[in-house]
Parts: sequence; structure tokens; C-alpha cells
Amino acid sequence: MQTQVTPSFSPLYSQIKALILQSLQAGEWKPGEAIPSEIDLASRYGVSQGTVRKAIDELAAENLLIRRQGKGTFVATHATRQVQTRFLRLVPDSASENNPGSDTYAENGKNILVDRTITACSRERATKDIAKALRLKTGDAVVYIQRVLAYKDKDGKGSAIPTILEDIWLAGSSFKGLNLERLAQSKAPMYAMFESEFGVNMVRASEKIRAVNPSKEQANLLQVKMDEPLLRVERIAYTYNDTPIEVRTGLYRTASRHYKNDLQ
Amino acid sequence: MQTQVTPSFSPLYSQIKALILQSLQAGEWKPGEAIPSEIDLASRYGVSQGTVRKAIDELAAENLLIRRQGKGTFVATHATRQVQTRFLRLVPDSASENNPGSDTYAENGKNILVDRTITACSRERATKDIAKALRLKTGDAVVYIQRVLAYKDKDGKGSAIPTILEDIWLAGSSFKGLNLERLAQSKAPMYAMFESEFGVNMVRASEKIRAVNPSKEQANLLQVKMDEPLLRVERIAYTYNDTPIEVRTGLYRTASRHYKNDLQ
DNA sequence: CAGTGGTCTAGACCACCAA
DNA sequence: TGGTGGTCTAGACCACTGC
Repeated sequence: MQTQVTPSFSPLYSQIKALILQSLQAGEWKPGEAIPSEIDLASRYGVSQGTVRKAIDELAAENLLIRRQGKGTFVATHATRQVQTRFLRLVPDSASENNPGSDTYAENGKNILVDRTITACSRERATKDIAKALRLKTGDAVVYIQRVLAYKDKDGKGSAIPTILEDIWLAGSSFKGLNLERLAQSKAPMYAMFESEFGVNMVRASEKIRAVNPSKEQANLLQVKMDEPLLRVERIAYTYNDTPIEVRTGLYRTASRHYKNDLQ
Repeated sequence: MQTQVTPSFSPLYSQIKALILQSLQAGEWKPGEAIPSEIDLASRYGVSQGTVRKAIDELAAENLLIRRQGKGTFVATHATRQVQTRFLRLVPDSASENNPGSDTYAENGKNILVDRTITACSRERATKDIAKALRLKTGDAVVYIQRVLAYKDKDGKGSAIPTILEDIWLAGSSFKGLNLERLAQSKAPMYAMFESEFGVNMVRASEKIRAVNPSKEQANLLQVKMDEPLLRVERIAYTYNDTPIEVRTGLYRTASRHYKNDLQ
């Protein structure tokens, strides 16, 4: 491990970070597992513990690793209860007392998911737009999924209310063998299932949000009128190495829920 | 500076951080100014440079301080061009190629603000809701402002399009002397003006987003039909010490713009 | 050139966890 | 009790800025 020559100087810890990232990508340490201790990594890379520390610090800040004092450093996973809805910002109005940072977005209040209905699942060829977003060629294989999520409102009273309609496109090459059967029988959240079944770990996402009215079909699926204003959330989700692997368009009902965002 | 006794142990750097925060709050160092060098602060607090460093690192991560190699560490300000729209996530569709993190939210593409029209400015008594959000008592003095922001679309062609309608409530005690005149004659962005004129530095905010239809009055001000779906963004903005000081409800047109959010 | 933040090291010690 | 991450130090050196 050498410090670099002048052109675009990259500090040591940053090179170590890249090496750790490489191991994560290669699956050397799986989600949920512990990575080697800081001292081990230091001797492995021939640097001091402090340098490894700084590399891990950054990866932890990006939610790729989780540090636990006294136990070790672990690969982030969507399987743990606290991060299951890491990318879902829609929360009940009763939750989130507008105290940013006071708690995670997950499961505050009574955000009880009652029902996940898969309304479509098929292998398709990527349209131009989907291909561009997933960095594929038009016509490449993609998996298309459509589903409806229903929640119970306050205190679990009343019946389940269809709240989210999602259209999902996945890069076909990473999800060989995914079909309606396997989807339907999985009880885990989707991203947790992607992780355990396909070794795909979602790490980051970018969303574009608009207000729209639903089409007739969409209104039907969500059981709303066509003049109901809905949040339209276009997401691109990425794995390690900034590889886009999922495009997801969600339609959210926001009558008794809202999209929560903390700015800093 | 002593390391603390056992009950709820707080590390040294964290105590230093609190002290720096205190000085920021007290206005010892003003926005835009440099704070003392790490070495100075270290000797001032009687700790090592590394400890001060870690305290500053956290404040920099929270965007309260800005580090500039070779120059010093500066108090964050809304006056600099790059952070003027730090809390505005609405960007033109042409910008933001869905490459999260690739650039800031400000001024990418052709996000040209053409016109800021103040449609109301008065001193009012806080309603129950506003009072609660601002941690005041119902009936306490607040400043109410309403304004419309108009932008030019792609390449500055065409006329200005009213795009954002904002209702703003400010804690009266912090904005004595703010009136329509002073508002109207200020050319700077609102948060920059708050900073220079009232010593109020917005540091953090929390937003709740919904899809709604406008009222008749709102539709009028934005020059849209009443069935146009709009983004409704309820923001509470905070100064140092997590003190809420502004409530702002925005109605955004999202026909050719979107609210951009990066999840991580 | 001096002054600032940025990196890297080596070592001591502390807090937390599990066995 | 031993192993892990977390804190703190002191010192050396590097990269960047402005005089």
C-alpha cells in the first residue's frame, strides 16, 4: 500500500475503503455477517488501525456497514427489523411528530402493513426509458412486478386500506428465476428477499416526487376516484458500485399519511 | 475539561462540540466568518487537536461549519450562492439526471427564478397549530408572509410560470421590525436575509409532503385549475439548539419540475 | 514562506459485550 | 476475562492557500 503520486491524490484510508467495498461487492462478507476486526484489517492491508477506522467510518456513514461496540462491524442488511422500510418514507400522520431525527422512519406509530397483493409479475423487454435508467440496452430482459400495499389505519381499527401501488422493473440478469410463485411465497420484505435469494443488496436510491391523478386502472387498483391527488414517487435503487438495478414507480395515497423528509 | 463520571458517559469531543455550538448560538462567530484554528481551539479548551477535530467533523457533517483546506473553518451561511436553495428540493425535470449525489440541489439545469411576489405580510396571533409547531403559546405574535415564486422554463424561453405558493409563519419575537417594506426591498434569498438582518440562521428542517388540490384562492395565485394536483410541502425550520422558528407550507406545481430526494 | 486543514501513526486507556 | 469498537493523545508529515 503506497501513498499515491501527485495526480489526483487519494488518501490511504480512501484506498482502503475501496478495497473493503470490493470485498463487499464480491460477497466475501455477506449481509448480516461481521467483517474482520479493525486490527485484523489493519494488518491485512499493512496500515494502522486508525486508517482502517476512517475507511470504516465512511462506509458506516453511508449505511453500508454497521458498527456495534463490543461486538464488531457488520454488513448492513435489509433483513433486520429496524431497516426493513429504510427506503419507505411514507408514514402515518399520527407518527412523526415533526421531530426530525428523533427516530427512524420505520414502524413509528401504527404503520401496520396488512396486505401485499401482487397484481402482475412477468418477464419483459426493457423500454427505452427503463433501459436507460438501468443502464441496459432497449429490449434487454427485465422483470416487471406490480403490487398493492394495504395498511390498517389508527390503532388497527377498520379494514385494510390500499395505500401504495407500485410498478417495479428489475434488471433481468440479476434476478434469474424470479417469478410470481417465488414472490408470492416470500414473507419477507422485498429488499430482504432480494438479498437472501439473489445476493442483491440495495444500498442507495434516488427519488423524484410529483403530484398526479391516477389513470383509470390505477384508480381501480387503489380504490380511489380518478380525481384523487396522489404522490407519484419514481425511484431508482442502486447496489454497490452505484449500479442501478431497480426502477420503481409508486403511487401513494396521502389522505392520512405523508412522505417525511428531513433536510439538513 | 474532565472526562465524565459514569452516568450517561459523554466523550470529550462531544462536550467540545457542545461548547462550539454554544459559541455559534451566542453569535461569537458570525455566519461566513472563520472560527479559530483547530490548534487555537485545542489550547483554548485544553484538549488535543484530534479531539477538537472530531468535534468540528461532526458539526461540518451537519452543515453548521464548512471546512476549507489551507484557509480555515467557517460558519455556514445561506448567503453563498451554492447553498442559497439548500432547503429547496424542487428542481426542473431537465436537471438532476437521477444521479444522486452527483451535484447539489441548487441551480442545476435552468432553475431560473424570475419573480418573487409577496402577496401578503402581516403580524398575526399564532393559531393553536402554528403555536404548537413553533413551541409558542396560542395567541403569541407571529409574522405571516405569503408569496409566489415564478420560474422560467427550459432555456429561459416563454414567460415566467408561477410555480410555488408559500405561506410562512415566523416566531414574532425573533423578527421584530420585519414588514412588507423590508421584505420587498430585499433582493437576497429569504434565509440569507434572515441571517443578515435578524441574526437567525436556519440550520435544519423537516418536511411533510402530500398531494392535494388547491383551494380557489390558491388556484388563482398559482394560475392553475382547481383540479390540478399539487405537491403540498409542510416545513418546520430550526435554528441552532433545535429551536423551531419558521413554519412554511408550500404548494408546488410539478408539471415540469419534481421534488428530488436521495435516500441512503 | 507561514498558517491552515488533512492524513497517518503508535500507543494508552475506556466502554461494551459475550462467554 | 479477552476481544471488539470508541476515545484521546502527541507528533510527524502532507496538501492547499495566500502573502
